[in-house]
Amino acid sequence: MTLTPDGRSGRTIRSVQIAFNIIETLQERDRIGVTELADELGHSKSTVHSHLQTLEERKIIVRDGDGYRLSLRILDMAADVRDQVGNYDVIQDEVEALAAETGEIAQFGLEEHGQVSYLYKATGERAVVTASQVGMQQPMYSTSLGKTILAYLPPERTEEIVRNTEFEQITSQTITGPEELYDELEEISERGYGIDDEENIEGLRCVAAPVRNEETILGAVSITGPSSRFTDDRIHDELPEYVTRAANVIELNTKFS
Amino acid sequence: MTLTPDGRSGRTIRSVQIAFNIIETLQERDRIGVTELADELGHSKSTVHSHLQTLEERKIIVRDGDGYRLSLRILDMAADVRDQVGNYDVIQDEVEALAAETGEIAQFGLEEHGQVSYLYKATGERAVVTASQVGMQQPMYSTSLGKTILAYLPPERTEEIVRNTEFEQITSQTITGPEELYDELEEISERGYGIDDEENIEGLRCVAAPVRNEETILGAVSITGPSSRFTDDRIHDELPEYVTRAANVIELNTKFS
DNA sequence: GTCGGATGTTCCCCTCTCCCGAACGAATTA
DNA sequence: TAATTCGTTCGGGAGAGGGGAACATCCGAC
Repeated sequence: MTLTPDGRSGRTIRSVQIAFNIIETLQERDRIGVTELADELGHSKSTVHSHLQTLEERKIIVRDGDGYRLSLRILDMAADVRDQVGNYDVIQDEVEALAAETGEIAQFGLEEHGQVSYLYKATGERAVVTASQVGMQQPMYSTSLGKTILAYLPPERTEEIVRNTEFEQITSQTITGPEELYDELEEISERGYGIDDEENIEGLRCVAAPVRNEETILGAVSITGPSSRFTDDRIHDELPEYVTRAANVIELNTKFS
Repeated sequence: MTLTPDGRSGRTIRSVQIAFNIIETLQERDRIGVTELADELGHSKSTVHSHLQTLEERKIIVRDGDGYRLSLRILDMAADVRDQVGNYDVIQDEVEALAAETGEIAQFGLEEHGQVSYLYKATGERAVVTASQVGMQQPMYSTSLGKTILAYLPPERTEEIVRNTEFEQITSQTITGPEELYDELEEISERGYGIDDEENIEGLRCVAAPVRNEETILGAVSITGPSSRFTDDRIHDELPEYVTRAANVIELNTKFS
């Protein structure tokens, strides 16, 4: 199937798909054996077995007790991924500083596959607890990070993403259609920051500022907090200043290769 | 081929191998295109292309400018991996505490594929700089972590690992054969901690203590420092106490499922 | 001790995948 | 506008890989 929105061919390799089905299953539930995996995925034991052998040889998975789990090599890969995306150290420092300053949740995210992926998350003293975590993906249209990034991506890329977006009403405030979204993107690029007013999680508001370089946008920085603390005043005055400053510092300190 | 040391069949899946060759190449050098990858790996462009499409659909990789890189989903996977291995929070706390106390490098490692993999690393105030990093793999026989783990693994597992080990003389002090290694393992299990006396890196000594539960060994904790500070006295007196205490705390706080 | 059930492993065969080569499009440069 | 590059698509033929069944191994139960 390969939902190729533009009708591209999208030829995909079956055995690789199977391999990643196995990996994803192992990600969710550790220490599974051949039989259980075979049942779960609807393949024969022999098939799963040779896949597991391949993955073990590649040191992606490891036997642990009876069953397999993902190996620590994933951590090594993760470290490389972090290094490949902009200047991770600066992002880390600034997001931490932002969280410390405001006491709230501060995050850095960027666009991948038409969604926001979180690269770093810091929690301040008074921060609320949320499910979001590093590596996680969220919709563009319901988050301050996503909308802010959309507002600054090249127009054709923004259109591509919006065109392939299925809008879901997550809260009562969620943007539910392209027109409404484009209006808001307009607003964001005018004032320079984006806002999520309980559009993704009931009771939570966010403010985000873009991190750009000469030609493109790298991602965005945001802070998240309860609506009680993110009042109408603060959300259009004090808070945008915080995130914009953090974004600027990251911009300045990011060296491009 | 699949070097199966015991002569097991080891049937392995070609297309999955290709997929991981691509992933590993992307890990080392980001932002590569189809043609370059095809050349590098010795495959046709069309082959590489369909692999890239598969990996992109699975959100393992992502287009970035012209070329691909690994996606942030790897970070999400990494988070799950950390959670699957014992009690990560406790390990983190204790290793950090150990580094702070001693001012040196403190690490937690465990055995995977007959090697030591680092799960966590903390650097103290005076810590030397080393190349080791989270997720990285090192030989068992040349590290304090590895030897300590070997000393406490089930004998048959230890034998299996040693049997499949090719000893390389890394420094002048490196253990170069099974007999010598088994002698040292004996010593370690008698005194309760392991030592690396410049066997892996010239000028560096380490001390490690095992982290065990009722039936098996989870991994080991170590501290690393220059031989000038890790004197003969300290390395057999003060330093073992530090690591052993940290190991014990982890043992006590690790809940088993 | 022995049986039954569950597991992981191996083998062989047949089909369908997937790798290649070549042609095509698109984009950039001269 | 031609020429070179890149990514993409297509069809075919070889061989890979998925399935099934038999084997091996380990367990607990009786």
